[in-house]
Amino acid sequence: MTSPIALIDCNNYYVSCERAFDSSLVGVPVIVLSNNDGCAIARSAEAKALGIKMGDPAHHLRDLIRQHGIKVRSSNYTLYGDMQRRVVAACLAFVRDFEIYSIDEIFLDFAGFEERDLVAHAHALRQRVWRWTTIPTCVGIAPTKTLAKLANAAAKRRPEFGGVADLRDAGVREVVLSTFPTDDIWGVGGATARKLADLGITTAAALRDMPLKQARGVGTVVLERLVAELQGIPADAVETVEPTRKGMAVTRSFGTPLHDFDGMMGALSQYAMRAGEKLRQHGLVAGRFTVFFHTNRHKPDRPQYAGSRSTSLHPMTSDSLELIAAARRCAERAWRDGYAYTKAGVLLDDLLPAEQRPRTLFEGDTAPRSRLMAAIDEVNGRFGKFTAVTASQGFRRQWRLRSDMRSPAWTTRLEEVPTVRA
DNA sequence: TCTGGGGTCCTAGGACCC
DNA sequence: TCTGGGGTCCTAGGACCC
Repeated sequence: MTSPIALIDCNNYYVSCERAFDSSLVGVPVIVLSNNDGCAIARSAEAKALGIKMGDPAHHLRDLIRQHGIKVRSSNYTLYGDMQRRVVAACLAFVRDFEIYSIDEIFLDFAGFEERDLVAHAHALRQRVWRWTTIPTCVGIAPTKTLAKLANAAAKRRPEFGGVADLRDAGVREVVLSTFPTDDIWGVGGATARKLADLGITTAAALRDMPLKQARGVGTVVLERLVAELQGIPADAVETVEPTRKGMAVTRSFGTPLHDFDGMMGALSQYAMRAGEKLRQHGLVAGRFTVFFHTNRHKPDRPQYAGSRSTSLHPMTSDSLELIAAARRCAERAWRDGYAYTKAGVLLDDLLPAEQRPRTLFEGDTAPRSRLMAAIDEVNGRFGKFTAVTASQGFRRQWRLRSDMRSPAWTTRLEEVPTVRA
């Protein structure tokens, strides 16, 4: 008998975070926009009821927003990250171990709690999270992660579950799986769903009953494991130690298109600066660095170009000035004049903990530069992102993001902590 | 007309996730 | 005019080796 796994998932997470500090958003349609205020990435129940879909471009929604008085917020990831810490803290007393799967989902290892009424246990957990954060959640319980995801989706969709669905019972499982569409299953995307549909497989129950060998033929080992998980055979454990990262990226769309190399270098320098900061935060160094930029792919009638170049970093480094130099080398080789660029980014690969990095013969004394980087991080952390900048980042920054409707840093900047008036 | 048989390592690209 | 950002995993195929 395998030990039960639960998935707790925050409902409409970004919207719920915004509502936690702004009661005017409660009970009305609310959407949160992606970076650059580009498209809707979170919707309240009321906004979903108005037909707003995940990823709908904001500029297509203008009429709807006006007509229904939909409240709009730019995304505020600092707030969402900080709220997640509070959700995790609320879970601790209820689990043996856990895995943070995404910004709004946590897998819970319920081993050792089997003797309890796990549904009641899950309700108590939801209650605790609600009291500590005012974030509403749903919980799915099952023998495998895939089934726990599915249970969670069922808990969200079917009011009769009251927020907690337990799929350990074969009867309940059959009812849920036989009506659950394949393309809503965790790990089945559009391409796989189409292949399965061609075989007449359109429900989770039918996919579960597919022979493992056939599943491998259709969708490699990934689909084979997924079918096993649907059968209740765990192929994916709750991972309680955070795996070391393999790569990192800093990419952005521009507020307005860029045409000149200096402007592009300004953006790329900023991204490289930020990439170095992320490496240093995680205590890592990178061995490979890539730059890319491209024109607007949503406008195929306009001249298109996508450029990308990589370079090795030796010695491996987290030094932002080294990364900026690498960005310039790559950008010069990839650059073409005469295009309207709308997005660019830098990618870091071959990451290694800084203490494990290979030493090179001619490395010299890196301590002064480390101190400089630490000082820059300190200044920017304390006084705001663009306090200490390199000259190449520029001062005009016409490429900067739009973020016109961002909520304050309620929980992470002292000046913006909300005040309560009696 | 015939044109080895394995290995390994790396990269690009597809598919998927939130 | 305006369409996000940041990840993971897997496979095929090329380069290279003996």
